[in-house]
Amino acid sequence: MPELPEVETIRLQLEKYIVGHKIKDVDVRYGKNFEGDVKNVAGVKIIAVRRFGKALVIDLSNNYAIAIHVKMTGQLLYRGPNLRNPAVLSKKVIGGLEGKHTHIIFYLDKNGKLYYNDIRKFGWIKIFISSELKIKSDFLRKLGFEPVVDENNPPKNPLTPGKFSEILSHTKRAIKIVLMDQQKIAGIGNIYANDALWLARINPKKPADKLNKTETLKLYKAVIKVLKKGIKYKGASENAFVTPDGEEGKYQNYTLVYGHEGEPCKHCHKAKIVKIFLAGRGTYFCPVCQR
DNA sequence: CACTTGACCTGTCCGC
DNA sequence: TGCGGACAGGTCAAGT
Repeated sequence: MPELPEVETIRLQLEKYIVGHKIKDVDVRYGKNFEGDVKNVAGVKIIAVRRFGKALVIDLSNNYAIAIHVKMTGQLLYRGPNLRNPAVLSKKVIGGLEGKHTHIIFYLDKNGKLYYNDIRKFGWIKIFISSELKIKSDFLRKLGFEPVVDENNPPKNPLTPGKFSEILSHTKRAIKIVLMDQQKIAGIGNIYANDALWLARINPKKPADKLNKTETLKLYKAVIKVLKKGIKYKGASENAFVTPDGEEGKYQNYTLVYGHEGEPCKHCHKAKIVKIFLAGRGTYFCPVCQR
C-alpha cells in the first residue's frame, strides 16, 4: 500500500502543514510500536520532513528526529491551520480522527494536530538523535538506492542506470523480488513493481541477471515513470491509504496491470492479464507481452 | 548465500 | 443473516 509515491505524497503535505510549527505534546495511546522519550520532542520546533524509501523523518530543532514507517495501514492525518478543506475526511479513516485505531496524537501549536491511525498496527514511530538515525535504525541503515523522482531535489544516494544494472547483474532472484528489495532499491512495493514490469514488458519471474542491457534500461525508465505517475496522482488508495489532508489518492484508477486480473492487456489488447503468486505476493502480468 | 514461510494485526469480501 | 476462511501487502525473523 504505502509505497514511495504514497509516502512522498504524505511528505509533501506534511512539509506544507507542520514545518515551522512546534510540537506541544504527544499522546501515546497505544505504545507497542512507539519507541523513544516524548520529553525529547515536546516543546520543540519541526524544521523539515524528509523521506527515505518508504520511511519518513521529521527533523526537529533540538537535533532529535522522529522516524515513521506506516507499513500497510498507517495513516498520518493533519487538522489545523492552512488545511485546504477541513470538512473533507475519507471514509477510509476507519474509526475517525480519534477512534479506536488512533494510536498517537501530536499536539502542535496554533491548535494543530497530527494523528497517527493504524488499523493493523504494523507501523512504527521512533525517536532518535538525528546524527544516530542511520546507526540506531536498522531499516534506515540498510536501505538501498533512491530512485530519482524529483530532479530538483535529488537524493544523496541516487539510483542511477549504472547502479541499477549492477544490482541486477549480481543476483539470480526474480526481477520483481529484486525491485521490491528495500535493501537494494528504496521505495518500490507491489503495485509499482507490477506496473513497471508491465510497462517495460518484462516477465516478473525473469532472473534479474538475465536481463540484457536494453531491458535493464527500459525497466529503469519504467520504474521512474510509474513512481512519478504515482506521485502525480497522490498515490493509490486501493486499500487504506489517505493523504494527511484526509483525501484519497487517485493512482488506483490509473494502474497498468495491478488489480486487472482477467482484463485485456492494454498493450496487445488480446491476452488477458494473469495473476500468480510470487514470493507470496499477488503478481499481475500479460503472458504474451511479458515473456 | 538464496529462497520460502510465518508472524505481526484487523477489516473486507466471498461462498455456504 | 451469520460464520469461516482467504486476502490485502511492508518488513523482520526463523526455517529449509
